[in-house]
Amino acid sequence: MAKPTFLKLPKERQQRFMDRALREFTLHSYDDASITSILKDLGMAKGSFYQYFDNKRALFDYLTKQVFDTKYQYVNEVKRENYDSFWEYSRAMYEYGLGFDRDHPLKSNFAYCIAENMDSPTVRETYVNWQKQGLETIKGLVKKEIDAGNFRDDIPLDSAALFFMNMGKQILDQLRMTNLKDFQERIKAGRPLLVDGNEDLLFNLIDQNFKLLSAALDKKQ
Amino acid sequence: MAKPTFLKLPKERQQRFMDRALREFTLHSYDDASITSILKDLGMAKGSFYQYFDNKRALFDYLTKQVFDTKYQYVNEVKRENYDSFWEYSRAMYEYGLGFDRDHPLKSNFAYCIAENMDSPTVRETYVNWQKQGLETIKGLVKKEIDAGNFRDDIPLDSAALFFMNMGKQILDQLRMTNLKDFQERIKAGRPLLVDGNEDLLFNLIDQNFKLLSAALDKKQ
DNA sequence: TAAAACAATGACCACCCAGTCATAAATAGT
DNA sequence: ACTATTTATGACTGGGTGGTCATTGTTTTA
Repeated sequence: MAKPTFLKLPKERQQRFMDRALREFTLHSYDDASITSILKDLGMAKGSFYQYFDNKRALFDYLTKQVFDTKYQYVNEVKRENYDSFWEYSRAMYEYGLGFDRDHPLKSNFAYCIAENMDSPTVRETYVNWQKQGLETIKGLVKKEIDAGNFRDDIPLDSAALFFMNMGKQILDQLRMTNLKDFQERIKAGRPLLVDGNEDLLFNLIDQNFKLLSAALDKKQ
Repeated sequence: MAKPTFLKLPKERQQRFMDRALREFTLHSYDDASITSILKDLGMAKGSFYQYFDNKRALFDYLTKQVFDTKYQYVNEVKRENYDSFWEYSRAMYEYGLGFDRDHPLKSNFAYCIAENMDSPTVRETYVNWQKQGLETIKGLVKKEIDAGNFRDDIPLDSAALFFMNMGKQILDQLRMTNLKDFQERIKAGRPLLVDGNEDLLFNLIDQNFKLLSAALDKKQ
């Protein structure tokens, strides 16, 4: 999706461009994001961009892939076998997600914005595909719990997986609704959304949500 | 939000404009929606629009309010006291929601699109406010069930209400993922999203989701 | 029928955009 | 040192945008 010219660039120049581009698509919808504005800010020529990417869409897709790949690296470090219950395992995944947010705030903000209402019909399909892929992964996890006898075996798998997946968004919603302004300021400033020394609040919410979902999914003793 | 000039217009002319405008904001993000394009299609002069509305944003806000008000009328017909359980009551609300979709497909599509990822940061706050209002309503409903002894009294109210509210979106997700193309075509054609003679599938999904949520919320006997 | 109120018009402004391309600069290869 | 390849440039195209305003048509009122 990125042309070789871009990939051969000095890492620092790549990074500089990526960071600014991530911010553009974080602060604006796809349609309203402006290549011109990115280039103006960086003092780059219009032509340079089109040596790096075929077009606006190629850039967006490249950014999206980079972001999800990076996030995946974090979450993928968490192994089910190291945890007694599904819920402890999930909690650990959230902790690692926090690590992603801490280490890559720009990517984290980007992911949040395209996941949470901010993308446009033009790129909708791209996001839906990432979502589908994520859902399949989660369905696999839930299925394993059922097979292991930890979850009820009469739950509708799709619905259960979706409830779990959406819980992530939902927790962000809850944080946002209690503290909207702060949230938007963080995005504007390019600071981590979640890591701010008050992670207790977040994990309280996580536990509350887990409590509900585990009541729905766990096999009764 | 609409100027008197617009409100005094013959109903038919109003309707014609509203319909085309709804479609514009349904098919494009706020930023990419084009007033010019609406006017060109309707053969209206640029100046006329600005006799009707102060600006683009005023139009969007007016449309949004019209849509939610209309939907509210439908859902509001359903009274809790006419149903034995919360879940039967909720099911009826979905049925009336279907009526809204049938009678006002353009408004229904608009509501779907701004609720489901399609709006832009520019109008984010508007939508968040509608969401907040909806959540408060649902919190009230859940609270009543707790007080009446139908729901567990140890559930986290906010999380429970959000799970319930998001379930609506989630069901649409499930329909979309199983049948993406069809869904988009319906929006393009301005046809109802849900009412198509196959409502069985929808109500199966509703029941599946209810099954999970009721396991989480209902007081154990 | 004359006047006053209201409604419709479209040329025009200033601005922004994605994308092109011929040229110039820089680097690598010999 | 000279060439060949790669990278950077920015004026330019063709198109779009939201919004303005002086003017013309059309109703209502008296």
